[in-house]
Amino acid sequence: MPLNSGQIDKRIRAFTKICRQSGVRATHQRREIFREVARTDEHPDAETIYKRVRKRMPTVSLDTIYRTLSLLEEKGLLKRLELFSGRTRFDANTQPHHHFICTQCGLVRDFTSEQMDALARPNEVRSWGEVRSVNVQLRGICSACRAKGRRARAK
Amino acid sequence: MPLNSGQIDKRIRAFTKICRQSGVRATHQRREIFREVARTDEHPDAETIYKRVRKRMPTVSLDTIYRTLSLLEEKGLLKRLELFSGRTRFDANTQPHHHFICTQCGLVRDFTSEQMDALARPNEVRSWGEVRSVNVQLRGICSACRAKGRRARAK
DNA sequence: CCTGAAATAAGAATTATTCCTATTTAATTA
DNA sequence: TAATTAAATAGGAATAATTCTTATTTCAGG
Ligand SMILES: [Mn+2]
Ligand SMILES: [Mn+2]
Ligand SMILES: [Zn+2]
Ligand SMILES: [Zn+2]
Repeated sequence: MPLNSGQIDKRIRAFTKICRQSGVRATHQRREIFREVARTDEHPDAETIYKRVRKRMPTVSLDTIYRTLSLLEEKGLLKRLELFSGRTRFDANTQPHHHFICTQCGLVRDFTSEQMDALARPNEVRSWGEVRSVNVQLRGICSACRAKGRRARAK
Repeated sequence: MPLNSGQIDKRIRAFTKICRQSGVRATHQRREIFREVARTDEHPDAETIYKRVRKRMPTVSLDTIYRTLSLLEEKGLLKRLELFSGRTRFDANTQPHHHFICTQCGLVRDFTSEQMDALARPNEVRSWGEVRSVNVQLRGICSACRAKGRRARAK
């Protein structure tokens, strides 16, 4: 499910614009880190981004990865997902959307649903506070993992 | 929103039964740790449970807390929630339900919704794998935090 | 080309969680 | 009840993800 390059370009332009507007420097490191998240829909974690960016910038530090990801989140250019214990994952899709999550291999896929976006929130919820976002997580087992499981059992 | 003691008792009975059935020892530690999660709906983290259990069992170790929580999860007596980075939280409500989450203070509240449980999953999702659970997260700001924010701004 | 503020690299520190192992405990049996 | 023994625990060490500290580098403006 590769992103089309139009979408990637759009994200990169948003990055450039936001940097200029908010007066933060669009450094080489920041550009490469953002590009690496923006070019994929696989919701990578910090370590994965680090490894990929290092291919083209061998001296980049892991700390810069984390600092930059936090900055980008703060500027609204990406979202942080806490789906599993241990590793935070990052999402350059800032449109409201939902996730299918494979609990076996960690696959995360985006989908949208008007029905889910339009969910009526129960009255009790209204009394607890103000809802800012609705996120639906469908957890299960992806096709690849299911096939792998079948093969293992067949032995 | 305190739990009624009937519900707590029901959970404790489930614990006792599961331990006997699956041949794990119902130790003093396990009973106290489970009771501490079962008696509240605030979705505590391991550290919080540790502090509370220690009041009555001062020698309990943090490792036992973690080991026991994992065991209880494995036996289906509680669920693990990864809502924020850093700390895992635990939920003795094993019925399907959804959550309102305050992103400021970490408040988590349960609610149920037939509409949400009945959500149709898009076709594309069906092709990705098999969905085992549906979880809706409503993120926002709770009333207490909003009031606190207003007071701070008023100064 | 300077200058100063912002950003980075590298490694230390912190935090949550898991691992190791000597000791204790609970269930079973005599 | 006492002895047996596998399971469980306590306490401290280890690990993994993330954040902090600080000396050095970079970049924008003058
Ligand atoms: Mn996404
Ligand atoms: Mn819950
Ligand atoms: Zn999978
Ligand atoms: Zn709050």
